[in-house]
Amino acid sequence: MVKRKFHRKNIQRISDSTVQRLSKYFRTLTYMKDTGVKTVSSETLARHNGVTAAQVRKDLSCFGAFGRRGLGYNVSELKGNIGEIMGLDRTWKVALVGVGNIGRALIDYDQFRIQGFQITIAFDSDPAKIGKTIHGVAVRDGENIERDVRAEKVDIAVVAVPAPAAQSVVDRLVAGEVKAILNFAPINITVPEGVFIRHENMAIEIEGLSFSLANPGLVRGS
Amino acid sequence: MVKRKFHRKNIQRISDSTVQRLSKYFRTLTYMKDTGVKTVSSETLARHNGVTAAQVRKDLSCFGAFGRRGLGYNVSELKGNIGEIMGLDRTWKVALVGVGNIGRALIDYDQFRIQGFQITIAFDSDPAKIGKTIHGVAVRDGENIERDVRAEKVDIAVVAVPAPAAQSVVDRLVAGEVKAILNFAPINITVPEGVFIRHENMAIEIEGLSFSLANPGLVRGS
DNA sequence: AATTGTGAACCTCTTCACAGCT
DNA sequence: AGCTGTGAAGAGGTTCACAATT
Repeated sequence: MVKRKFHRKNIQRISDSTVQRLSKYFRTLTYMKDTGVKTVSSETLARHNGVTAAQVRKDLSCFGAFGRRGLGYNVSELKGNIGEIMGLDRTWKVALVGVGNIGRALIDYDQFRIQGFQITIAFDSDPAKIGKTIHGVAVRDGENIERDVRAEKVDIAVVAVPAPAAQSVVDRLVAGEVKAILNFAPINITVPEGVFIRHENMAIEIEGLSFSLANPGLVRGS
Repeated sequence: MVKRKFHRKNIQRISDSTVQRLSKYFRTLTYMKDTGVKTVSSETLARHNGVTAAQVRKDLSCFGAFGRRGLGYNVSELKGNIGEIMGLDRTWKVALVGVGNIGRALIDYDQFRIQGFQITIAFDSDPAKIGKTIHGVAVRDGENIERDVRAEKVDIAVVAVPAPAAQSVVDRLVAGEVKAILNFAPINITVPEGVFIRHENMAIEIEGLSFSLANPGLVRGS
C-alpha cells in the first residue's frame, strides 16, 4: 500500500472536466516553477487557464487542502501534489499503432517523454515503414500486436490508424492487456468494462469553429 | 437574407457538447449514406456514437423537426440539414501557421478538403521549409501574416507553433481579420470578443488516461 | 488584509416519460 | 405498433458567499 501525500476526501468520483483542468494547472505550475515563481493564488492560477478562482479551489479540494489561507499555494509543492494525483510522477509504457503524421508528431513531442510517456513500441502495416527506426523506436508489423504489447507490458496505446481498422486494432490491444487507449480515428470504439478510452478528433474541433462562424451569436461561452 | 430549411426554435444558445455531437452524427450519416442506408432511427444514431436516443433527439430539436414519427430520419435529408447547420455546406479558407508534423497531418487529411476546409496558405519560420510546397500549398515566412491572411480572406487559422509564440501569432491573425482559431499550442490564449477559439491538446487527453490508470474507479462515466 | 476551503444556491445538461404523428 | 418531439424531472457541474486561517 503506497502512502499518499494527498487525502482523497470521500469516495467521490471526479469529473472529466476537473481532470482536464488539473492537467492545465499542472502545465502552468511547471512553467511557474521553471521561471522561479514560489507562490501562487487560486486567482492567478485561474487567470492563466481561463477559469474562475472558485473553480480552481473546488477542483483541488477534491483531493485535499494544499494551500494556506491568506498565503496561497506553494508552486513546487502543488505541482508535486497534482503530479502525484495525475500519475505523472511515474513512467507509462506507450505503444503507437499507426506511424503516420500524427504518430510521428507524438514520437517527436519531447514533452511526452519528459512527463513520463515512453513510446516503447510502434506498429504499422506499411512495408516501407516496417523495420525503420524513428527517434529510437523500431517500427514493426502488426502481425502479433497482442503478444507484443503483453510482452512489453504496455500501459497506454495510441491508435492512429484509418477508421475502418480502429475497432479491430483496439480489440487486439485489449486482448494484449492494454488498459488505456487514446484513439485518433474518427469513429466510436467500444471497449470492455475496466478499459479506459479517450478520443482525439481534430475534425470535431474545426467543425465546431465552422458552426460558430455559420451561426454567430449562437454558441455558449464565447 | 438566406432562406434556411431548418428552423431555429427560439433565440436559444447551443451548448458546445451539442455541437460536438452534431459533428459525430454528421460523420455517421455520411458513412451511412455512402453505404446506401436510407433511413435511421435516433436509437441507431445514438448507438453509433455512444449516447442515448433521447440525447440525439434533443440535440436535433434545437434546430427543428427533421424526422417522421413512427419512421425515423431520412439519412440523406438529415445529413443535408446537419451539414447546413454546421456550415459544412460551404468552403472555408484555412491558414496554417507552423508546418510541423501536426500541420502536415492536417494538410494530408483529405477529409478536410472534402468537408470544405481548404488550406490556402501556410506559414513557418524555418528557412528550410519556406518556399517549399506541401500538397500544393506553398509555405511562406511569417513576415506579413496580418497582410497575407487579410488579402486571402482567411476564415479559420490553425496555430501549430511552440507555446511561447502562440499568443503573438494569434494577435497578428486577429489583426488580419481572422475570426476563428484552432490552437494546438499547450497554453491558454486570449482573443477579443467576436473571435472564436478552440484548443486541441493531445497532452491533456493522454494525461487524462494517466489519471484513470493512477486512480482506477475514480473516474466518472467509464 | 489576504486567501483558502466549502456548503448552499444556481445553472446547465441529460434522461425520463408520454403525447402526438405516421 | 413504432418512433419522434418535448416538457418536466433528475443529475451534475459551476459559482457564490462566507467562515476559517495565516
